[in-house]
Amino acid sequence: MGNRGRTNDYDQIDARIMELVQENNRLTSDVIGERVGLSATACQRRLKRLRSDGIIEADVSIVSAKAVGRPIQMLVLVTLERERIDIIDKFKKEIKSSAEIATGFYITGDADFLLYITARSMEDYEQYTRRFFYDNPNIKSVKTMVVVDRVKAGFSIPIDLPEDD
Amino acid sequence: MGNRGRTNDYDQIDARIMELVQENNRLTSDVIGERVGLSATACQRRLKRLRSDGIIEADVSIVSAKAVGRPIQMLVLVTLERERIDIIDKFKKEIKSSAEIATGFYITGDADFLLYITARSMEDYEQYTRRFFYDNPNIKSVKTMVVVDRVKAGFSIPIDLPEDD
DNA sequence: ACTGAAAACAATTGCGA
DNA sequence: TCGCAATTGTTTTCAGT
Repeated sequence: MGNRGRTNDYDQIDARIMELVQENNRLTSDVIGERVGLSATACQRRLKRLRSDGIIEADVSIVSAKAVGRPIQMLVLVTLERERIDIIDKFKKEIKSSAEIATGFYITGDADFLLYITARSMEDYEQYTRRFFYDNPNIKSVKTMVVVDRVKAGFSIPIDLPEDD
Repeated sequence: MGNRGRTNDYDQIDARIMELVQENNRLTSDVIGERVGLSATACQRRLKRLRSDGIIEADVSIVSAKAVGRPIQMLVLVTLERERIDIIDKFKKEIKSSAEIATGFYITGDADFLLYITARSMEDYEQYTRRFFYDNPNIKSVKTMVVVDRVKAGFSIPIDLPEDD
């Protein structure tokens, strides 16, 4: 009763497991099981479910931008000329197909998009922005912030007790 | 000659492997080997080296913020009162120890830091900002941008031919 | 530095509770 | 949903090229 068709739910043990694999997803289920007080099998079943339910969205390796010759990292606030759905959607597609953009956010507030861009050098970056931003008539303004330092390693979010939401 | 003691280098096959595991690090070495034209064993040795050399920094699961009850995501530009090393370092530590902050960047430009914050609700977020920002005398200004949409899934960076850098 | 086979290890599946 | 045991699959090691 009261179930609204939602199957993707998780309990406190799942939460603990996610905290672990958010830091390191190469931990063996044995180790995970040890830490959460469950058998390896149970942990694996839980992980499998979390993945197929989309609670765990992806499993990825993080590559060091510096180590692969991209020491320049920029955060770029982009404002479009007009906030029209079709223009926004077009810009989203352009973001997706641009390798230089590691990630992008569609936002509300001072700007419309925030982009995280890596480049091999300042010249590269400038050349890229000319191509990508300047030649784009839908873009009103661009504000670049140079990343000096990434303060937190990963991208972990806190996972607290699930609620019936 | 000209070698400054750097051993961490990678070749084009490594680059191809990294492209793959940046998307999905649970691919078996067998599959990776197939795609790059190498035996599974060779791929695994390469991955091991890439990891121990720090070219691959980490291997993590990406958890859906929405699915774990944190539908509110914010990007926050923070400007400190004064750009003094000790104040900056102190703020970095505060970022590190705050679970709500998924990641943070120390930047130059319009602000000093950009933070990515998740929250269970708007009230939660407001309460958090009061505690974290308002009560902090070193903070001059805070500008919040609401994340409507994340445009790109992961955090992949392009990996092109390595150079002697 | 690669391949391929064997050994070691981890994940998955089936079953009884 | 769990744990255990058996199976399947993956990674690691080792010898050979």
